[in-house]
Amino acid sequence: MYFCLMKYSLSEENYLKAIYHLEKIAATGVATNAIAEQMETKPSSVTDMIKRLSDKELVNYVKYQGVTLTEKGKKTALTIIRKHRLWEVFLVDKLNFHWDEVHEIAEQLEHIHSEELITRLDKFLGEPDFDPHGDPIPDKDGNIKRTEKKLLSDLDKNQGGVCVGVKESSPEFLQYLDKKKITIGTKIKVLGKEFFDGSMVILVGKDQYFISKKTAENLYVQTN
Amino acid sequence: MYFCLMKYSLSEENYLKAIYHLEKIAATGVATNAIAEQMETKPSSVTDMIKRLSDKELVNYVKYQGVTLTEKGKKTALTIIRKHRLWEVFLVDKLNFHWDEVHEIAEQLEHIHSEELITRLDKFLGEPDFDPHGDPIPDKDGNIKRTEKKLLSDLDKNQGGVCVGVKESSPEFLQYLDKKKITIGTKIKVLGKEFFDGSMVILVGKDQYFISKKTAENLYVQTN
DNA sequence: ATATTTATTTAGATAGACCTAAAATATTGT
DNA sequence: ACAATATTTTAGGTCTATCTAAATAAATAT
Repeated sequence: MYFCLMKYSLSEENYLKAIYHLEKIAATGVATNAIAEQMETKPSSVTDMIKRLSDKELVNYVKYQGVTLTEKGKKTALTIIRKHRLWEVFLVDKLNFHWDEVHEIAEQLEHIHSEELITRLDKFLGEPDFDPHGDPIPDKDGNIKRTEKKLLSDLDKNQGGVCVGVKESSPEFLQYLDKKKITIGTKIKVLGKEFFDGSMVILVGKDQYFISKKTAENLYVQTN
Repeated sequence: MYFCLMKYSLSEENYLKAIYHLEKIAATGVATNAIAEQMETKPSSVTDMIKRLSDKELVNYVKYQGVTLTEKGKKTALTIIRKHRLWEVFLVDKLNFHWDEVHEIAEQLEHIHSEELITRLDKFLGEPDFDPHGDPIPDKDGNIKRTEKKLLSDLDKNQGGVCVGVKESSPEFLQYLDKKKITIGTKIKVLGKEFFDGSMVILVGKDQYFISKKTAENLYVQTN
């Protein structure tokens, strides 16, 4: 398949992105309802759009059986994700935005159509492999660099690692991490782990913190 | 009037921009047909949109009498123009685009909604006063720094000046200027001027060029 | 001054992207 | 197995932003 430089609408691009993300966690085809929830629309609107995406061969669709992205759809989704993450790097590295402020703006910037722009932006930023939340940036062909990482919640007592990403990247969670001086690159050691509720006591620098299971399940660490 | 952070649609913003530019050269209200031509749409579509803009108090509209921007409309147009020109500076200064390549991309980037983004971008770029074509960048309140500049065609024989802008900025014209090594900041001296057709012989560096009236009428120079 | 031309507006359609309400299909619980 | 529940789709409507064709108003030319 050669590169397709067709442009899609803002809405179509957002659906492709949503389906891409949902497909990663759904074993079977992505459910209409799931897309509706993610997109904050009604299931009937989703059905409408899915038909249009199916006509454009971006998704495989069989009534009542959910959707999956075609190769073309996946590639398109990945270029949008690439753009989103590169712009996030720009916003943080160059404009000094904080990591909890960039999502919304990148959400708009990701829809700017210009391959040359992204090529140059990528170079300008030093061809980064990860965005400010530790998420991998697909290359121009949609390849993602896979890394060994696990959830902090999977570490045992006395194990340590380096924070390499966050699973959830809501401003609230990111600001919570800031208060604990945790960011990408921060060394974390598990001092204690409670089996009852999954909570932990961790060491960050010289400080000890109590964190909930939920927090531990949203922090990616790399153990060496 | 306090700052209005209402967001307008892409289409609305483009109409405002078009009307702003047309208003500068039209003595009376801007004609429906003129807008239609500028926007590459049909006059009936323009009438439709004008009504919507009028409802939102962005333009003054009286049937059959053309439109003018209200203060609110002018302010909105100026923030879009500000964004456009700042992004052009970014594309040229930071991403090394050439001045004839940036218009289309800036045309998209100008619609990104985030005041903070523009504030930071402005700072990042060193708070420039002019875009890569020499057009002034309005400040955040819409004030434009007026400069003394005249058309090259208004200079007389033996007068000289510094190129400070282009009136037309089509890729074709810009590329033509490149071939003559003329860009913003280039010193130009009029060696000869033909009254018959307005053509000129000019000195650029050590080279002499013959240029047409049309070219001379699209180059702004500052004489000191 | 009036007929012709040009500009502008209205009326009625269409397409995209959404909605609500109702119908059809799947899933589930007993 | 089948009734109850949940999911998905269809049908029909709205709003924005366009269009074409027809009607109306303004400008112009003789």
